[in-house]
This record gives sequence, C-alpha cells and structure tokens, in this order.
Amino acid sequence: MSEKIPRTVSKRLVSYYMCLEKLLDEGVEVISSEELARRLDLKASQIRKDLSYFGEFGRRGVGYKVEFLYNRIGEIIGVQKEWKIVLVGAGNIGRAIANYAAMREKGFKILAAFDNDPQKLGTEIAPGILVRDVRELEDFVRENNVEIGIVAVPAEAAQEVAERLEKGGIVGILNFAPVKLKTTVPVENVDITASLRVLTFEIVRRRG
Amino acid sequence: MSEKIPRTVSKRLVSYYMCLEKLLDEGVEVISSEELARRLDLKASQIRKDLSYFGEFGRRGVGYKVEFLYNRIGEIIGVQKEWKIVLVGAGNIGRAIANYAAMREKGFKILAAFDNDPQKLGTEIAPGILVRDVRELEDFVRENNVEIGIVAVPAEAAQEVAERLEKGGIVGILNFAPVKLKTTVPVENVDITASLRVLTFEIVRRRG
DNA sequence: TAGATTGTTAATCGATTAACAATC
DNA sequence: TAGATTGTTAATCGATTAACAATC
Repeated sequence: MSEKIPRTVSKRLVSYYMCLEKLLDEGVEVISSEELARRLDLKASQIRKDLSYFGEFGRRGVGYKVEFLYNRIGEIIGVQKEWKIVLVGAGNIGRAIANYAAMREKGFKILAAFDNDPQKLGTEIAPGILVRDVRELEDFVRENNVEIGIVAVPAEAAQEVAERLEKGGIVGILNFAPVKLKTTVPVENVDITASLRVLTFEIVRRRG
Repeated sequence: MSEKIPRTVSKRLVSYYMCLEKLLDEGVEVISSEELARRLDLKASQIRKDLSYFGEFGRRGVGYKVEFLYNRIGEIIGVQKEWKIVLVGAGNIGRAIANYAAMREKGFKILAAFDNDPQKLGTEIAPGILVRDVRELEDFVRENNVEIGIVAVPAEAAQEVAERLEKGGIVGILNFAPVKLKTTVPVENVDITASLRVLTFEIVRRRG
C-alpha cells in the first residue's frame, strides 16, 4: 500500500463503492474479488491490486465483508459527510439536476441555484431550492462554506462563473458546459454532446 | 497509419473535432500541433501520433489547415450524417435532453420520447417531440430506422429498455441510468452521481 | 536557402494481468 | 488439515513522449 496511486483507480474505486452499495441492498454479506470482478466486468487481480494501494481489507480464503469494505472505501473516497453545493444556471439542465432526488439521498445538498434571468429570480427551481441573482454567487459561497459548484450555464459564460466560484472559495467543480475550464481546483466534466460523438464514433468503427 | 487504434484516442479525436470547430468559428485558418496541444492541454507529439493512425493531414513546416482537418476528423468519427434518436424516459433528465438545442444543431435528431406514465402520453416533452407509450418502442425503432437510444429511466427499468431497443435494431445507446447495461451494441454512460463521487474523491485526495 | 513543423520511430512510462506464496 | 482466496511481485501489455529525419 501507499505507493503513488494510478489516476485510473479513482473511477474504479467509485464503481466498487456503488456496486457494494447494491450488494448491501441485496443482503450479500461476503464477496470475493472474483465475484466482484464478474459483476463489474473487470479482472479480479485488478480489484485486489487497486485495494492494496489503500490497505488490506479482505481475509484470505474467505473474501471481503461487504459492509466493512463499503465503509472503508466510503472513507477513502470521502463519502461520510454532506457536501454543500450551489448550482449555477437555472435552465433545462439546471432544473433536471436540482430535481434529481438521488443526489440528495447520497449526501449532495444543493443549497441554492443562481441565474441572471430576472424572470427566474425568487422562483423555486426545485422544492426548497431558490433561484438567486448570480451577482450574489461569490458572497453566498463564502458565507455558507459551499464546497462544490455545478456549472450548468452556456459555454460562453462558464469560465467567468468558474472564476467567481473559485474566488468564493469553492474546492471542486462539476461542469456541464462544453468548454475546458481553467481553474486551480479539480473539475469533472459531463458533456452530453461529446459522449454522443464518442458513441457514434464507436458505431461507425464497428461497422468497419 | 492503419495499425490498431488505442481505445484512448476516441475521446481525444472528439476533443480535437470540437476544438477545431471553435477555431473555425474564430476564423483561424491554419494551426500547428503545438498550438492545438496548448489549447487542449496535451503534448503536440500525442496529437500528431493520434492523427497518424488515420492518415497524413498536415503540411511539414506549415501545420494543419483548420477546415480541412475539421472535415477529415468529422468523416472519421462519423459526423456527416443526421443520427436518428429516441429518448426513453420523460422525467427531468429526459426533458432536459429533449430541450437541449445544441444536440439538434449538431446532427442529433430526437424523433420521439417514450414513457409509461399515462399522464404524459400524447404531451410534448419539447417542441415537436411527442411522448409515446413505451410499449410502442420496439416497433417505432424498427419502422423509423432509429439508430441511437437514450436511456433516461430509473435504474431498475434500464436493462429491460436496453433489451427492447436492441430488439428494435438500435446500434448504440447513451445511458443515464446508474447501471452497467449488458448489450451487444456500444454504450456510453453518463452518471452524474458517479462524476460527483470522482470529484469529491479528488478533493479529499488533494487535501492530503 | 533557412526555419519550421510534420510524420514516425524508438525509448519511456504507466497500467494491467498472471502467478504464487501467504494465510485464513 | 485441505481448499479457497487474499495481497503482492514480476511479467506483460499498451499508451505516451522525445527525438529526429523528411520535407514544405
């Protein structure tokens, strides 16, 4: 354990966590790396290697206790606490995110939404989530110790929004705008059009 | 050119295409691999290597003609035609996708939406996109030669929907449900909760 | 021509996997 | 104990990068 961790393990660790959540739900108490690999379509040795970066969580000859491993991985990836979030952009995507119940259940709490459309200000984009003036963004983030900003504004506005989030003290950004944000904090991108293009490329490739 | 193409180039090729689109918009006519790399935060040699799998598109001592390269990559990744799409699931995410104007502009045409909620049937989820009964899904896909299915239903229903799409003759799936679909056709996944978890993992990692 | 930049090779780097000793 | 499965090493595989000859 405790070498340099490959960048690729982050995504897999998250997928282990989600799979263990499901197993917990199914009432499975112990699982082997082999069986977990089968479910995730990976190699068992890869799972064991990935876990070994962080410690020893299993029992030889037996496997992994689902609940124990779930909790350990949860600690590693930072699941324990509630994350405070602001949503910037109250358009279609913003509304979809705000109404996405699963997020709240999993510890992601959207404190407020922001937009620059006067028509939308003061309305509720989702139950309990008020739309505020984007000019208040920086102050709100600072005053409420918001940790994550979700950027759901048009591409042209995204970089500026990111900068204001950073100035407010945000520590991570989930970006839905199709631009590469220049920031010092980590950014995860969700780009639907790009995903569709990767998909269609794969389709034409298979056609030969 | 024409060796086996690394799986990682797909995503990059798409990002080259999107960047060239922007350059075209800015009126840039010629670009070097060095400058393109700077914009995409990659190494110039990687871009040249990636392109070399598909042919020779540049001019030594000069660079790449933006429009020419844009068109060539467009051909490679399958941009030329209009892709016919159905959307399954008329909830919040479905509605956001249906109303996402950029998709239509980029050649992704949603022919219809499907849901099992009687309340929604016959309504328009977006201008010109009717909500139909999910029981008609397979026939509709077959009759209209639909190529891509977007799955925006709850996790429990996703696998069944995927199977019906496949039976109808779909050739690719964009999946928003947090499950690993078992299919024979290519699938691209968009999982917002998973993206948030990868982001928060990165945040706690940087905190040390 | 001289300077610039490609296309491609070969070296490096990093990630995956097989194999197996340790051990429950 | 015998059988099973982990944790870890070492081998393999694949992807990135530096370097440079080709050439515009």
